[in-house]
Amino acid sequence: MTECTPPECVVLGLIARHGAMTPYELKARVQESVDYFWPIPHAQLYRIPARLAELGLLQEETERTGRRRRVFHLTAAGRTALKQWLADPHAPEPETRDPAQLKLFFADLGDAGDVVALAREQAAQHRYWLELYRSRHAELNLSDKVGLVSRARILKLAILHEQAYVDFWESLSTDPDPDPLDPAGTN
Amino acid sequence: MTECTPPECVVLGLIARHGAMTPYELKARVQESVDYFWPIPHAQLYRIPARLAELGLLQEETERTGRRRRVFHLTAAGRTALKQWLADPHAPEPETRDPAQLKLFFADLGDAGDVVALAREQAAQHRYWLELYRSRHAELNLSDKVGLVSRARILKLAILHEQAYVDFWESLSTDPDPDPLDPAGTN
DNA sequence: CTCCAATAGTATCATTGATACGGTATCGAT
DNA sequence: ATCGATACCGTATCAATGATACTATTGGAG
Repeated sequence: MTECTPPECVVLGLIARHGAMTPYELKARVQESVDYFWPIPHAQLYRIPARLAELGLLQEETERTGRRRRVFHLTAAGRTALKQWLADPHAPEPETRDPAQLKLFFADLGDAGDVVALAREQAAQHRYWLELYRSRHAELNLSDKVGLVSRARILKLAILHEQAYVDFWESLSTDPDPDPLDPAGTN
Repeated sequence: MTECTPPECVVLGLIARHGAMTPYELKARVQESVDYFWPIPHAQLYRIPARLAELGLLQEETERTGRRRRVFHLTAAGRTALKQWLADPHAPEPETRDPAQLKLFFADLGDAGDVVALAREQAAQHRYWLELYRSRHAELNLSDKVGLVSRARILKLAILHEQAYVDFWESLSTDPDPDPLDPAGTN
């Protein structure tokens, strides 16, 4: 039995945490939780549960009332698959894809002012996200018992990351040409 | 004329920087440069230049000697497309996909020791990458004139990021249960 | 001259991402 | 009661992608 892919685990995990759900509800749960560090397009949230049901990790049941939506339950096999995934401390490396970094990397092929404009824009963007994550963190409170600790931890990392971005782009926008070999700020 | 996608721009950019290339050479260039912040599977490096040639941004020429490989040249249109991309300070937001963060997020559904094991493993991994990027930065020297500054800048950001990861996972592995609402380290 | 490793490229196929489209419930206003 | 607006809910489609397996060429080493 081959391991689940990350998005599959998201589905399993959310259903394990919040109980049986329709794909539509999944969509909402994803948006309010993992979306910003693991986006999943909504069409996938219909395909993935179907596949997991084939594998016996979820069980599909059709509502009898009104709209007859498809509700997916976690099975015993699903729970053990999830636990197994969680118990394995190994994880593939993170992949970051940042178009701005690409532009920076090729900046020498463009015009002189491009870097500063890019840096300013990026600094502003990342300041915005930094504030967003900070305020989300501040809004956490003990009443959302489910996943409070998880949320807090993940936000902390997001904040550290955004801080790094802000530092980087701000310093680039104020001083675009330091000695490239100077290791300042790299230790 | 619709804008190029990021991987297309990578191809344009590398050819602009290093001159005409075969897909195979592209593969090597990608590996030594953008690979760690914008991986491109090698099969793509055969498909993308072909598409760019259709669009008139590259021009294909077949070697006359030996293996008759397909060499791709930058056209004038290609250069302006590249410049145009670089001149636009706007860039889509970065996407980070980190399976370890996912495991952390769902950690409450697993066993108690899982988090620490995960954190230790991740801390080790990221310490490794941090050192890798630091040493690559240290190895930069003025003789590789092409793209020196770009390389240095990108490495600086990578180092900041890895530093953030290391801080995060190390603190989690030594103190897995701080007050989740305590904003320490988040300002 | 032949065999190996490195080089170079192609083929295949399920999975994605993006987006457009099609139905259904709900509720207030007429 | 019914009309229409608005949210709710799901499917369909299609090209692009990722992963991997496979084929072919070449240049030495022995």
